[in-house]
Amino acid sequence: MPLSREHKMKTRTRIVEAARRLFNKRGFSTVPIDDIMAEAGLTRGGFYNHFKAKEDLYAEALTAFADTAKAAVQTSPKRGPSLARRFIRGYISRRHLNSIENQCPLIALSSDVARAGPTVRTAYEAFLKNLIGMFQEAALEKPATANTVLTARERSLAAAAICVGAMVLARTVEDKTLAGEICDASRKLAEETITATA
Amino acid sequence: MPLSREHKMKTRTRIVEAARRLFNKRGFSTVPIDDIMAEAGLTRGGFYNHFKAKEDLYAEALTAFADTAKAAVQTSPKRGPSLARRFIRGYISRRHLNSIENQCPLIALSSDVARAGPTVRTAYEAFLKNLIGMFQEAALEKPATANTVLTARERSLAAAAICVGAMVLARTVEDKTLAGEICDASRKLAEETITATA
DNA sequence: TGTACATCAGTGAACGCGCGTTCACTGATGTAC
DNA sequence: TGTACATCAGTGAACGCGCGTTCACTGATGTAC
Repeated sequence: MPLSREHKMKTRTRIVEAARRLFNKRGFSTVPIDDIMAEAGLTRGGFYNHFKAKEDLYAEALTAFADTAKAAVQTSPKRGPSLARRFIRGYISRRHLNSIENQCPLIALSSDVARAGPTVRTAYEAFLKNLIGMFQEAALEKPATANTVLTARERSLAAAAICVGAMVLARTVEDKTLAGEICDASRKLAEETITATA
Repeated sequence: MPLSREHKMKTRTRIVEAARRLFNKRGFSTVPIDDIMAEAGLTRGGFYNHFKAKEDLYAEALTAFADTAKAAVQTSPKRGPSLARRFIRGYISRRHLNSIENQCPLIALSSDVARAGPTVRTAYEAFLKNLIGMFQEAALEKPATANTVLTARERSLAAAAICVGAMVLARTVEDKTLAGEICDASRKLAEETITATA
C-alpha cells in the first residue's frame, strides 16, 4: 500500500478549498484547472486522480462553502434577532464588499450557477434556504408593533433578496460612493424588516 | 462608392441587437462570435468590419438595452408613484422571470460586468442610476405617515437592491415554488418601501 | 444610356492559443518475506 | 532488520477542440466617363 488514504483526502480538500477561493474571485468558467491545481500546490494532471471532470468541482466547492457558513451560524452563541442583526451587519458591509476571496457565493456565483447543472443549483439552493431559515427565526420574534403587513416568512425572503441584491449591485458599480450608499441603505432596510427597531 | 452608409449602420445595429439577446440569455463569455453573427444572419469574418474586438460589443449591447429601457420609462404617460409601482410589479414578476432573452441586464450580467472593463461597468452604472432616479421620484411623494425612518434616497437604493436581489435568487433557484415566494414577498416589500400603501 | 472601374461589406479558410482531458511514466510509500 | 516489490498520487508532455482574430478574396453597388 502506498500513501495513506488520509493523505489523498487531505489533498482533495486542498483542491476544493483552492477552487472555492478562485471561483469566488473569478467565477467558474474563467478559472482553469491549471490555476486551481497550482493554488493547491500541485500540477495539472493530478486533478483527475480526484475528480471525474471540472464540473464536479463546482457543486463540491459550493457545498464546502455552505457547510462552513452553516456551521458558523449554528455554533454561534447568539440566536434569533441578535444573530440575524449581526449577520446582516456583517453581510451588507464594506468589509464583505472588499473580501473578494471569501465573499458569499450567492453573490459571486449567481449567474454561473444559473447556467450550471442541477447538482450545482441544488447545492446553491440548500445554502439559500439555510439563510432564509435563520432570518425567519428572527422575524418570528419581531414584536407585534411591527410596521408592516408582511408575514415573518415574507419578510425573511425579502431580506435575503435585499442582502444579495445590495451586494451584487455594490460590487458591480464603479462609483465607490454609490456602492457605499447602496450598502448603508439596504442594511438599514434589511435590519428594519427582520428585527425590531432598536 | 459601394453600399450606402445606412446599410452598414443597419447591419451594425442588427449585430448589437443579436448580441444583446444572446448575452442576456447566456452571459458574455459563453457566447461565441459565430453565434452572434449567425443570429444576425451573417458569417464570422464580417464581425471585424464593425468592431475592433469582442469586448467592444459588451458595453455597446448594455448601452443599447439601457437606452431602450430609459426611453420606455421616460415616455410613459404615468409618473411618480404609479409609474414606480407599475415598474416594480413588472420587474419582480413571473413574466420577467421567464423572459430569458429580454430580462434586465442588471440581473443577467452582474457577474460578467463585475469582471469586465471600466467602459462596460460605466454603462451598467448609468442604467442603475436611472432606475434609482425613477424610484426616488416616487419615494419623495410617499406621504409623511411613512412607517420608516429611511430617507427617500435610502428607500430608492434599497428598492433597487430588492428588485435585483429577488430576481437573481428566483432565477437561480431550482425550486419553482420557492422562486415564486421570493418574487411575491420581495415585490410586496419593494412596493411598501417606495409607494404609499394602497 | 451603357460600360469600365473603384470601393468595401461580407465570406470562409486558416492561424494560434487556451484549456479540458488523456496517458505513459516516476518515485515515494508501506507491505511481504 | 533489510531488501524486493506492488501500489498509486502526482508529473508533465501531448491531444483535440473551441473560439477570437486575421486575411485573401468575392461580388454587389454606385460613380465616372
